[in-house]
Amino acid sequence: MTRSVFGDQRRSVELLWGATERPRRGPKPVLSLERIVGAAVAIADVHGLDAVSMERVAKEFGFTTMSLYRYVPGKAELIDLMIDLGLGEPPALDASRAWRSQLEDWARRLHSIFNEHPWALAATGRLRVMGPNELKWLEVGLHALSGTGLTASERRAACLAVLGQVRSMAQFSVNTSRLTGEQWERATRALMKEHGGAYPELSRALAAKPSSRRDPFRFGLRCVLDGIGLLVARRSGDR
Amino acid sequence: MTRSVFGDQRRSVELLWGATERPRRGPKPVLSLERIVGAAVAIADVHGLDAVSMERVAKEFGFTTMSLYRYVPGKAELIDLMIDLGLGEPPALDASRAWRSQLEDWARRLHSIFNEHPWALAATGRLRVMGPNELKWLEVGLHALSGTGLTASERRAACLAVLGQVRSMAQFSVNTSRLTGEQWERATRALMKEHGGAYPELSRALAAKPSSRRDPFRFGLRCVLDGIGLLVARRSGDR
DNA sequence: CAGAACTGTTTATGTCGTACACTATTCAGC
DNA sequence: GCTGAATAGTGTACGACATAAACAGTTCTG
Repeated sequence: MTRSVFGDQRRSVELLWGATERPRRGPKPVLSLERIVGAAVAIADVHGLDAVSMERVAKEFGFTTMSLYRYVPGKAELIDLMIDLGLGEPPALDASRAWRSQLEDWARRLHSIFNEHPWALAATGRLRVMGPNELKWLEVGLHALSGTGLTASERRAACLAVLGQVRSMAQFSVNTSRLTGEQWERATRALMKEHGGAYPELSRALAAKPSSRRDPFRFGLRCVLDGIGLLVARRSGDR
Repeated sequence: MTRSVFGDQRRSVELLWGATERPRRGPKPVLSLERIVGAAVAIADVHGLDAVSMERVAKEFGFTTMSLYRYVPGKAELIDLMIDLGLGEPPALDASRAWRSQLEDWARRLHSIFNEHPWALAATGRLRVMGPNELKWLEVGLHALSGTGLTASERRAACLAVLGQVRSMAQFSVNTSRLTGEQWERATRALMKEHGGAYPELSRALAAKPSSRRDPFRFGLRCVLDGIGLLVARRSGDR
């Protein structure tokens, strides 16, 4: 029976957060959790998340499929670990700068991580146990807002809003940058040519090329930051 | 061999956009594309996208798995159709109101659709052929911005920014509202209790309950709209 | 040194998507 | 009406995949 996509929460917590003490008896393990997760990430980076099968990862080491189950309880947990490894340790933001440039920096870096690991977007779309790196990213983002007069609840919402924008724009950028993006664009253009009459606004919007591919990202991010800025300004005016 | 997750683009286009002329010979089909897609949507709504297997959908009608392949070329195309059916026809926005309340309305309705069909978030995360309804949603959203002085390119970026925020907040709201959300919260709280010291900002943010579950949505949306508002104001000042 | 604990392998099971061949049905054209 | 082509639904088969269970070889503890 295939286990739930959510995996076993406890196992994930143990693997992500627990101290994995080495057993004393038995043969020394040849593989390691780190190597396995690393190989899985490498496969996903190049061939997509669907290409990550237990068999494929195991073969990367010349091992059998089942050998992986000595290190990982199941595939769901492997993916949880991939996410945390893929995110990596967040950078320390320059605390001397204003909250806005800090958050901009944070967003930009996160955006490029989602571009390096396109599978991470889909993988993080589930409810799951978050790992140390993932939480550290949130911590750093929240910290950038600590100087503002926003309440803790507002800071959280603001951080989530920025994160959402980053995710959404990364999705867009991943889709359009992939090889398949060309075919897609061709198909969409053909569609517009045939049915464009019913979608006048959309036709105009698609016809207008953005000045650069990064434009939608900058635009969306700027909107969110502007919006947060308004609230910050109001809060400091309140005093 | 399993076909690519992207499916056959041409077939999707045909099914979503083409005129499906009835063949003249052969037995009359008992099922129909609409009934099949409808059943698939119903299953996904209740049991999630993973529960939608060809077998399960077919059994809904007491038919065999393979019978579906007389109507749909494959599962990927079925999901493309599910998306367009799930989205449904977009509402006409009240053109007498300002762009902002129109977009707010648009976002709210889209948000509730993603809540009714939680699977749609994951399903729309791929590059795919968009259907008539999906394009109509974009058309309506863009139309709300047509009165502003924004360029076509800006309107597109603005619409995408709002859409991104809606998707992101829907993801959040779907995750926290599901039954599993409780377990998750418990696990996260336990995690914070143990490792919270390393995440001071995060601890504060999680401790602060938002006044309502809808708050993060309203907040993020307001930020984006405020940001767009600034640009709109600047554009009208330019004249 | 005996056996407990552990690693990696072998084998097997169930689910899933879908290719292919077969049967039964319906209509177009003679 | 009769015949054959086009079509709907079925039965069977295959390969990919996750994973359970039993097994064999290895290493350390008592």
